[in-house]
Parts: sequence; structure tokens; C-alpha cells
Amino acid sequence: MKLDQEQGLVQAHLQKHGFRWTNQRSLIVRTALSTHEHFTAEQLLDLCRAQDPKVSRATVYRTLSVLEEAGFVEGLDTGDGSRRFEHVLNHEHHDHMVCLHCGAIFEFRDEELERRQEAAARRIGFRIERHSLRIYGSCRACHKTQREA
Amino acid sequence: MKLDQEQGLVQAHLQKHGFRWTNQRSLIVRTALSTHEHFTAEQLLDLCRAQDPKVSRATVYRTLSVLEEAGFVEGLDTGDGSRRFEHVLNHEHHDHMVCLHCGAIFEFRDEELERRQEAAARRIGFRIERHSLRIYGSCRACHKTQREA
DNA sequence: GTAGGTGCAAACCTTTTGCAGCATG
DNA sequence: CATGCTGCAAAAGGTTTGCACCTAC
Repeated sequence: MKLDQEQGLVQAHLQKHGFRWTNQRSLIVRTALSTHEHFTAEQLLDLCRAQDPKVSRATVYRTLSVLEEAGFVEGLDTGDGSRRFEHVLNHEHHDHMVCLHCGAIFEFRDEELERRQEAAARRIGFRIERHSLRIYGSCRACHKTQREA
Repeated sequence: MKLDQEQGLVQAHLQKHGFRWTNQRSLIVRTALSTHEHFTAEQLLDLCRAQDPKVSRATVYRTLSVLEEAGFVEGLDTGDGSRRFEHVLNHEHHDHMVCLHCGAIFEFRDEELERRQEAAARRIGFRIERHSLRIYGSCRACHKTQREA
């Protein structure tokens, strides 16, 4: 799926739900969609400001929260104080391993994990809206380095 | 295991690792150990201040981070801005479901989930230090209420 | 025309830190 | 008696909000 198409999808969804499609939102959405990294709000702001220096921090936060609510973007707590985001358009759900030494984030997916979570929720009558599995530790590169040091 | 015993364990560990055992730490540890809820730093501070009004916020934070490092306490991000803690003495590891409507936290445990996480990490040479699985959604009581409303 | 969105700056909230004095080992 | 700990208050860092102005629909 191309960027324009993806952006069109977001625009259509927002407009259908009574949100306006402003230049700022267009810029922020386009920027978020073309970033295949896990970005912080501040990083997204910087990227947007490279295009248009007068985008405000508040607008980036407000737009992120609209996008998150609409399900186009997911936030993940990395435990370092600030949240990171990733867009989930054209991305299947996955979980994360966070290296505590170099900050690298690895994605993985396991169907059985997903199924067992659903089963556990069903057992207590809990309805899942989303979930977040993060594994913390050290990546191969980092413990290799430690061993050499 | 009784509270005194548990506290003794913490004291022994900290002293062995060069930390001092002060009145404040004793109070904070005892309070944290006797709280079987998921508490925030602020709540723990309040509980401690009920015993001794001059305990400082900084000391609570500093002690929590010592306890976390030592593995007596685990922090979990609830996504609401502040971390929650729970002591893990005499508690086996478990994961959490967080109700987004009433804030209730449900604990569950699934051996197979643990095993598959380890397997996924092993595949990419990642060494796990800890992990956090949180499932967000609505608990049975909350969606029952919604349906009635 | 009128909701809703934006920019700015200030407010907020949680957590961390600098520092002078204090208490533990 | 040295080092680590505490309390205080201020700072830091991320996020939210009040308000006057602006703009998409």
C-alpha cells in the first residue's frame, strides 16, 4: 500500500467521524506514516518542523491522541519516561523486546501467545481492547560487547 | 511467610549489598510489603506519612528504586502517566489485565506464555531480564454496567 | 457562520537532583 | 568518623490545558 493511499484511509476515517482534515493533520499523519521507527512525540514534532517550522507541539500531541484512539497508531511504554509510537497501518500486530543497554527495539510475533492471552481473558470475562507485551533485557550485540570488555 | 520475616529478608539483602538500614527504609519496606495492592509512589508516600508525617517524597522514590533493583518490587506502567508497584516477595510472577473503565487490575499466570516468550528471545539471542505483559480492556463488571446503561 | 483546530505559553504531574545536615556501620 | 541517607525545594522531562485567533465544512 502506498503512502498516499494510507493517508487517504486515515483522512476518510477521521472525516467520517467528524474530525476536520487540516494541513497540520495532513503533515503529521504523512510524517507518522512514513516513519518506520518507534518515534516519540518530540521526534515526530521535529520531523514535522523540518517541513513546516511552525507546527506546534500541542497539535502533535493532540493529533497523536486522535490517531491512537482511531487505532492508526499505537503507543508503547518503554519505561524510559516517554512513550513511543508506531503506526499500525499495514503492519500486523507484534510484540517488542527492548534492549536496556542500547535501546534497540526488536519486534516479534507469536500466534500462540495471542491465543493464550485471549483464552486467559475469556476465562474471567475480560474483554480485550489491546495489549502490550514488552520483554526487557540485553540484545545479542550488547552482551557480546560486555563479554569482550 | 510473616511480615517480620519478609522484612528481615529485605534488610539482610540490602545490608549485604552495602546499603544502610535506616528507620525510613524500614518503614517504607514494611509499608510496601503489607500493601497487597498495586500502589503508586504517591500512595506509598501517603501510607508512610500516616505513620510518620515527615518521610520525604524523595526518600520513597529512592527506596523504591533500590527495592526494584534488588528485585523485591516490580514496577508496571499502567499507561496513565504514573507507574504502579507491587512487591514480589512470596508472589509468583504473573501478568496483568487492566480495566480501562474502572482501573481494576486482574492478575493471571500462564506457564505456556512464559515458555514461548523465552523461546522467542532465544531465537534472536536476546537475554531476558524481565518482561511486562499488560492486557487492556474492560472487565466483566464494566461491560455489564455499560450494557445496562 | 460555527464548531472544531491551532499556537503559544503556562500549568501539571511524576520523578530526579543539589545540597547541607544527619545517622548508620 | 566516613560514607551513605534524608529532607527540602527546585529542576527536569513529558504531556495537557486555557485562551484568543483561525479555518474547514
